[in-house]
Amino acid sequence: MKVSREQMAENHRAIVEAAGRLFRERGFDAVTVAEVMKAAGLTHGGFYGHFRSKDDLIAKTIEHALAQAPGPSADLDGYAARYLSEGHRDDRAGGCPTAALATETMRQSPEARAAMTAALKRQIDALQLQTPGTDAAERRQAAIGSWAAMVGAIILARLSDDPQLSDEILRETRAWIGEGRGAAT
Amino acid sequence: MKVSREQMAENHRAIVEAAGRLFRERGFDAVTVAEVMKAAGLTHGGFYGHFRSKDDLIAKTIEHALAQAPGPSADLDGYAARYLSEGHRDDRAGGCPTAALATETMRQSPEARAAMTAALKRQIDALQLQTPGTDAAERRQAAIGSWAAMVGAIILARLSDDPQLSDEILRETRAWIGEGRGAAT
DNA sequence: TGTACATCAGTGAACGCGCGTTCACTGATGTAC
DNA sequence: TGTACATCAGTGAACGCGCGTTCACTGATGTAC
Repeated sequence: MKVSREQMAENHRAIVEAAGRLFRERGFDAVTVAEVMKAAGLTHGGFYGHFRSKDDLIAKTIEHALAQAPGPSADLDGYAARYLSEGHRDDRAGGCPTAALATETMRQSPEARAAMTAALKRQIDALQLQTPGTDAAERRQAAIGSWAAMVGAIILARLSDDPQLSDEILRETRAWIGEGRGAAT
Repeated sequence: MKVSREQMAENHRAIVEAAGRLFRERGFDAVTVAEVMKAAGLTHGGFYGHFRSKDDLIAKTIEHALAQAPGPSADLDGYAARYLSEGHRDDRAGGCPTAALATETMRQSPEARAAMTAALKRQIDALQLQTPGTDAAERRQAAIGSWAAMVGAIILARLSDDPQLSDEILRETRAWIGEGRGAAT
C-alpha cells in the first residue's frame, strides 16, 4: 500500500502532530509508539519508515511543537493574561510545550534539550522586546523573571487538585507580574 | 532472614529515602523497583512486604520528601537566594520535590496529587508570613508570585544546556523577586 | 535465665504482560518505454 | 497517451527484552513455657 509523496508528507505531519498532543498530555513514557500511530490514523509498523526510534520522534516532536507555539506578539501584560488563562491551564495537549514537558525533556536526548534551550532563548529575547522600560538590562531581567513566573504558575495551577487554589495562582501571578515591576527601580 | 522490628523500620525508611532521591533525579517511570531496593541495600523481592505497589511507593515517597523539604524560615529574599542557588539547581536528587516532580505528579494517583497540593498550600502560607508589607492580600499575592517564579526559574535553569543562560536565569530571577515588589504599590 | 518453636522479613528465581522494534508481505505509485 | 514493471509506504504478526509482581524457601527473631 504505497502512498503518494504528498500523502506520505501529510502522514509524517500527522504523526508529529498527534505525538505533540499526546506527549504534552501524558508525558513521553506513558505514550506508546502504537498509540501515536493510531492517533495519526496509521498502524504501528510504518513508524520506522518515518523515524529512527521513539527517541528520534521525541526530539522531532519537541522541535515541531516549539516552532508552532505562538510567541509574545502583544505587550507583556497581554501575553501574560493569555498564558495564565484558565483556558491555557486546561488545554495541556495544545498548550505551551515548555510548561508541559520541561522537566522530562531534561532527561531526554541532547538534541531534545538543545531544542528546548534554543526556544527558551528565543522566548526571553521576544519577551524583552515587549517589556516596557529603557534600560535593556532591566528589561531583560523582567523578561526572565516574568517568564519563570508564568511557567511556574501554569505548572502549579495544573498540579493543584483544588480548583480555587488553581484559579488563585493564575490570577495572583498575573497581577503580580503586571504590578509595575520596572516602575519600582 | 527475618530482621528485628527496628531493622525493618530502618529498612522502610531507607527505601523511601532512596526512592526520594532516585525519583527526583530520574523521574518515576525511569526508576525501577529493583533499583530502589538495591539503593536501599536490599533485594527486590522484599519490596511488597513494605508497599502494596510501585504507585503506593510513589505516593508515600512524595509525602515523605515534601515533609522533609525545608520551608522558608528566613525572610523571603534570603529564602529565594538559597532556593535559586547554583547548589540547589545542581542537586536535583536532594532538592525541592515540587520543582523536580510537579509535572509528573499531576498524572499520578489522587493521593500523590493531594499530597503535592497540601504542600503547595503550606508553602504559600509560610511564604506569606515571610513577605514584608502590611496588606495581607498583597503579601499573599507576592507569596504566590514569587513561589511561581522560584519553581519556574529552577526548572528553566535545569533545562538549559547553556551554563551561562542557566546562571543568568537564577541570578536575574533572584534580583527580580527582590526588586521591592511590594514597595511599588 | 534458658530452650523449643512459631513467625515472618528478606531472598532470588520465575512469571507474564506491554512495549519498542523487526520483517515478510501487499498493493498503490510513478517511471521507463 | 497508454502499458509493464520496479519501487517502496504501509500492514500486522512476531520477537525479545525489561519491569512489576508473585512465590516457595531461608534463617533470624522473639515469644511461650
